[in-house]
Amino acid sequence: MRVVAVRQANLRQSAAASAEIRAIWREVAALPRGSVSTYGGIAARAGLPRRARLTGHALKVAPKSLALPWHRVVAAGGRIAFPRGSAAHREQCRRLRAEGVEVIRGRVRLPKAQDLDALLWGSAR
DNA sequence: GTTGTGACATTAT
DNA sequence: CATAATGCCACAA
Repeated sequence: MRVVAVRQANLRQSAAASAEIRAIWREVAALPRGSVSTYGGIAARAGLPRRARLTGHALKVAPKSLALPWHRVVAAGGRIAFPRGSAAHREQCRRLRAEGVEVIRGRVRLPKAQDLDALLWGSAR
């Protein structure tokens, strides 16, 4: 029985896991230009509630060839997930601003209406 | 198989 | 604003 459990875990690691990862990639790729969403929000929309961390992981392992708009994904409250001053942090700010998103002290303005709307209903206005 | 870490979130101090 | 406690879970050591 332990053996079975372990085997299941191993299986999940290789094949199945990427299905969830792919679901997340899909959601991220669907983010409209100039909008932002959160890790938890993306996970939820991908059908993976409470798996914000997985979103982070998915982005980390995402192949560059996908050219995902990772910069449109921020932490809860609009915070940039990277430490202030880090290269990644600056890069994300830069990209966001280039899309017209206001970034203030490592925090993006999540227009309330748009915020909750986007999180609960997707960007579909 | 256990442990520590992490592009997280939420709630409570 | 900062910390801590929980929850969640993939991954590497």
